[in-house]
Amino acid sequence: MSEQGITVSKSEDFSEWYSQVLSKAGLVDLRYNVQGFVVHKPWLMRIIKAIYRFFEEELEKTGHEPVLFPLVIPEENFEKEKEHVEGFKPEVFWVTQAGDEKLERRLALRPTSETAFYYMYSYWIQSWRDLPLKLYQSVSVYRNEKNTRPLIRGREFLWIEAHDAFATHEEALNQIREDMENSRKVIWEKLGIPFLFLRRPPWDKFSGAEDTYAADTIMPDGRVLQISSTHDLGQRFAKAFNVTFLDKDGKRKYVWQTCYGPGIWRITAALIAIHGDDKGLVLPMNVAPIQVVIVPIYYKESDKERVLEKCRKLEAMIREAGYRVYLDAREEYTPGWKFNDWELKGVPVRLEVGVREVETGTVTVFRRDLRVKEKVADSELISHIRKLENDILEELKRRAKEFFESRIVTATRREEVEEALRSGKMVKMPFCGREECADDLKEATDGGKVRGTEIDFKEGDYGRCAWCGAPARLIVYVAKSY
RNA sequence: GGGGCCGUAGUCUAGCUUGGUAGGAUGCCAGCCUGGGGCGCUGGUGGUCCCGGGUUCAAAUCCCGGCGGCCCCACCA
Repeated sequence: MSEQGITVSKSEDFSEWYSQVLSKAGLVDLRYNVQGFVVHKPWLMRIIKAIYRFFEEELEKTGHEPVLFPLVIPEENFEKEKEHVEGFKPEVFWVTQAGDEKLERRLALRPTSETAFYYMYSYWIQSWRDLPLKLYQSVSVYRNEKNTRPLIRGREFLWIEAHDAFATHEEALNQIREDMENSRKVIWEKLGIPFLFLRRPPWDKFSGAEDTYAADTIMPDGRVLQISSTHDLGQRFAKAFNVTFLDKDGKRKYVWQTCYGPGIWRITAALIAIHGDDKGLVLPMNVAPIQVVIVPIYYKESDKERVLEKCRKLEAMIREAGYRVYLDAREEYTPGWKFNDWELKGVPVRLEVGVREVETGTVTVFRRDLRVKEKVADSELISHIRKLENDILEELKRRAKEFFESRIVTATRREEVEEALRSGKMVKMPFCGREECADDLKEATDGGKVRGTEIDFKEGDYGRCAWCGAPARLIVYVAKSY
């Protein structure tokens, strides 16, 4: 039998739970016949658009402007930065033919757009007066991934990429702080997704970057997910693309660049995974496509009109107050069916209105996050909803933070590291800093990866490496990842 | 790239071993009945059994090839 609801528990079988929520809550349709390419349904797109809007607002507040660059990048651009090509080449899709004609030079579908942006930056940047240049685009990118998972690893996925150019390295480094703050404001404050902002080890940098910083969150199965990244590109691309300016001192200089990429797909995946429960999605008000749903309940035809009349009044009042409200007056479904369905879809607030409510001048208000009902007087409904807007987000943040913190443990010995990784934890530990040690750890623990150090971390003497016992120079976080 | 599993109405699936009229549930449509936690009844609708070839009187079923999907390993800024 094809169940309409979620049939597994999130804590027991996260992978299956996640697949079921995506399909059953009407977020995606995975029947499209190309692996790794996902059909995004309206419920998902509305959530994604809300998340995009938050990031775009923050970016524009800090001086970024929107642009749209071409999807295709000629091979000659792509080849200019050696390390960049080597890193991305294995997963680039190429356009090689148009109609029956073979193209003289093949075109890459952007896997990321440095080589499109910076080609133009060499034209646009001439003077110190042109700096800083801060542009972003909200687009999909293309990578031929082998193991795909909807919203987590795709061959086509949605993100924002902000490409900034500065006169000095110092300004570029400040930009990385600003990017981190941007992530904090949106990912944590608005969406309630906790994360660590880490500086990646040298062997795990973006291809072509001097340094990579990234936000890692922890999924319910304990694996970490990189949800945004910021790269200090130094002057490497500036040199490859000849992006120079005449400074105040009359000297021609290369610009310093950064690139910030909040992974909208993955942030959405984290939102679904972290806040969801065994009944389905749980959405904060600020991204919910429908914030308040009204379900009318009547037994007799004679009660129908007075119940519906009250529902319509409430609907108008709530809409007037600025909320996205939907009166579910469909007659082909029972109230019980609707309760389950809207919970599956994660609508934060449900109002139940029947004869009882009509006669007492009240509304039964159901909170999706706590799954509790309470009676509220009609006259206090709007202020109650306003309060819930904040309360629900705070509750989601509280739970998410509690989970996140419970998943990070410290270790100083090899056995502790092994045990922690086995039980799905992220490990904070002293580390020697050697790539060979990280490789050995990864192999021995079936995938435990050194994710990096905290951004303000200073190297020093931290005793012995928890893995190999050599003198430790760093404190790092280690976890299995997606 | 290596290994494994699997393709039957929108969905989940029976049938395949042992070749012989494709069956059920759910969904969808119509009508009734209902409604405070996924109601019930009646009727109807919906199939290139992934594609191509082979064997056979006869193929969803057996054989070969292809395509597609899923899982594990490797890879993964």
